[in-house]
Amino acid sequence: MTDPAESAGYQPTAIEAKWQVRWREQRTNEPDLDHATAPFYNLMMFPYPSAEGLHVGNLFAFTGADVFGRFKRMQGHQVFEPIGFDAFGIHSENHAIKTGQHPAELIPSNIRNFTRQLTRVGGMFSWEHVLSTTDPSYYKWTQWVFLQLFKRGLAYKKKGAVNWCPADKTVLANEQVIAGACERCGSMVEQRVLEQWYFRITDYADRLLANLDDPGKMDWSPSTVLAQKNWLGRSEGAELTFDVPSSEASVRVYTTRPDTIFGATFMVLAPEHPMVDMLTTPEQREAVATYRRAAGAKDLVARKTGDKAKTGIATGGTVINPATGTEIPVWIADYVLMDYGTGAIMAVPGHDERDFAFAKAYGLEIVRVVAGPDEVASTPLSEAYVDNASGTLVNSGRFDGRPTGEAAAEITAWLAAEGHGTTKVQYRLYDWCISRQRYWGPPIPIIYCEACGTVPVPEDQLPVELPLIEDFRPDDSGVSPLARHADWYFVPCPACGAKARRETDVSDTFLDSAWYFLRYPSSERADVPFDPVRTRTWLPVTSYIGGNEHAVLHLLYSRFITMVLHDAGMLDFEEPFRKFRAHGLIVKDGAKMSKSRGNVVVPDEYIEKWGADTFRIYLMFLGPFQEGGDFRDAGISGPRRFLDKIWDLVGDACHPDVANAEIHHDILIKWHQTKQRVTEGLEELHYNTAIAALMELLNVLRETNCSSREVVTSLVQMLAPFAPHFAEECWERLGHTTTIFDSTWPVWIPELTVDDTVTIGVQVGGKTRGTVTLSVEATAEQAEAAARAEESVARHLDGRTVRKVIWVPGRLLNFVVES
RNA sequence: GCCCGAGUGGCGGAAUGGCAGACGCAGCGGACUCAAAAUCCGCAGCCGGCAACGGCGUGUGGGUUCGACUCCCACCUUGGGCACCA
Repeated sequence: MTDPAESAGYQPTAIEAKWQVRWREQRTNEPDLDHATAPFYNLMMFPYPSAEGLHVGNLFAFTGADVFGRFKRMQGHQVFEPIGFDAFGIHSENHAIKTGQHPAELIPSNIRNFTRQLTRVGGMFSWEHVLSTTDPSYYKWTQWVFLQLFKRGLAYKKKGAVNWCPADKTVLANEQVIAGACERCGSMVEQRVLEQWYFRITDYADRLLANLDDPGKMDWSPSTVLAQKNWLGRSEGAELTFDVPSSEASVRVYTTRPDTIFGATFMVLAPEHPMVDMLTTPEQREAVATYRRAAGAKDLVARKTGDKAKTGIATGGTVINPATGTEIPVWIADYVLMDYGTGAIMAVPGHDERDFAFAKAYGLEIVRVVAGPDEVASTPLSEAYVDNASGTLVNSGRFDGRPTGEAAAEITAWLAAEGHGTTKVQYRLYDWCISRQRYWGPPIPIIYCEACGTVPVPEDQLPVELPLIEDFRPDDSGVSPLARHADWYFVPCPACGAKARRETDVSDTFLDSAWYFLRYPSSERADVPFDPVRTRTWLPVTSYIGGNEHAVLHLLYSRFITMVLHDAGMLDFEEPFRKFRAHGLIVKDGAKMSKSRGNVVVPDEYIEKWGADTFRIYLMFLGPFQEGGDFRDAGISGPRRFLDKIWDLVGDACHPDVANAEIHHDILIKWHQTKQRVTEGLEELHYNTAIAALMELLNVLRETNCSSREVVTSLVQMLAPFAPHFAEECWERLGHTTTIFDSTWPVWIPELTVDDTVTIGVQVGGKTRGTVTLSVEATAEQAEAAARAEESVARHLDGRTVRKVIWVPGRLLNFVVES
């Protein structure tokens, strides 16, 4: 160490600042989007720019994705790694209301802070393509997306019961209601009836489901696939028809258990069901009306929460069970939901828990039609027998004795032949309500005209700009604050020119984020939402890494919007994300970080103290990336010591006399093993073990006083994805003048990953009693001889009969002895 | 209630049928130092033993296997998701 600058040791602050400037000046992170031969679109979920700044959880996610992008670049891809800000929505608006600031002022200042932080951690971001969803040049195209759906009949307005948050004073999607409370503020949600815009995502349910199992289109984390499948909620059953006596009318029900129809002893309709009036007898009219009013007042969530006492009332009417031909009473009850199936059920109290509870409460007939393994037709039912896999039918006419599974198909076929039913596939998925009666979002581009009706804003008049108003607070009216601004609200009808009014709802934030990945590569273009050529080059997204909290919202909506644009002929793919990997969650003291818990860790001070590179390694070394971990700052000195030691080693490698010494055979083997382990670990996002492998190599080099320039150079390269500034500096010290990220990823020679001798364990009766070192080519006989010669082994074999010898080459030798 | 995931030293974790505890943190002993920090060398699962060595050991109980952290069954704990979906 003769250079005084080197003897000062590793100085992260200066080095990181130096490289951040150089990357920007030399446009190191800006791939040529028009001339890519091996494009790699490395996407991560863009953040919502909160006032608090990025927390450790964000940084964990971004660093993990960035490591992958840098790795892929060194493997020879042109990597496009864009970043942006998901800045519309209730979150920002509520914060603005609370602090008395206008979101239009708050958001730019938050974005500046986020930009500073994201730069500081050394993300390989293409800042020339940064976007914010609140920018009119972006939401112009969000509105355009709405119009594409509108044109195709996939956007419609419907009056209906919706989730209303009394604190946020807005409608929430079902997905935003968690256990009856508002996802944002925790207030209990109420039911309100409003006109809302919906997207027909249910039309796409079968495709959204089918593609999940198509490996040609999607390679996703299994947990995310499963979450989407559960959310789509496909079930197969039958739609059966029950005639109304002395009438042409009939009621349709959906059931997954047509095999139990002989036990359908009554029917239940949702209180809102359109046939309730027709089936209600005069004597019951008043009681039914009272019940319906009460159900209407109840909030949606209370109605949809299980384990509540069942309430209901008889309509006085009857329908005919098509299997038994008998008249059964019709009830209404709020445990039956209008928006699933047909809004009516055949109640089989013997074999459905809810129907059983209802029948017990109101004294209705319970009939057993399925007998379990040790049961007969007359075995009393103390609770519903719901198992549909191991019973046979009883009290079911000519189907008696049939197993339930087969009977379901047989009965459906029989009823179908009689004109009383069909098989039916049903989804749990709802249409997507995109209306928000709020201010901070893109106005829905629709105009209402007395003469022309609902008129879409012509595309050449987009964007419908969100006016800068001061009184953006929502009120109780259920109408957006925008309606209070006459000069914005009233416009000439685009079709006839008459005085018309604007739609005042803004769209859901999830619409902003459902297409942003299409915008990035063409974000500088004002004339198109996405350039067709660049889209063909860069999309679908090569790798998407993000949190599983978006498994069913953002990721499903993005897939839906992409499919719609594909069907419109604008995209040649229907799945936007070829590969998706869910990362884990960073928790603090065993709990998710949140402001209310007061356990949010702000990364800035750690980066200040230890440097961004040390912090990145620390986060990636914490545990498996896809599982997350508990944030404890106790261990952060380890990664820093690791870098300090490599810094010194690079110094040694710069001296020609030691650097070019021959590489000892053991080190050669370790080196190639490390290259393999690190490469394969990075590919699978096993960052913690990849770092451990680098540490092992470092330890070996230090123990053997080896500072081979070749080995040290590759060590620095393999470290580069984790510690980009540090690696650049070392790369420069090693005499290179271009960025390390344009260097070629080290390769290993498979033959050199195996040593010619190997140490194997020797067991006697399954217990390890010693080890022997052998040639890799040693035969079982040679191994056995060597093992028997080992004193510690011989001692345990003494006086015992060896029944068998298990030989696992390269691993172990086991003497099986008489017990 | 249903569906996923996870339980391994003082701590984070490694090993997915073959020498359990790699790597790191914290700890202990030593060197350097007036001293401390930093750094370097060494020790380190638990129990017994001066030691050689022996026994035990991956949430609990069973099972499969020559061999189980790993596979199977049951249970416990815990994290997450979905929940009157017919």
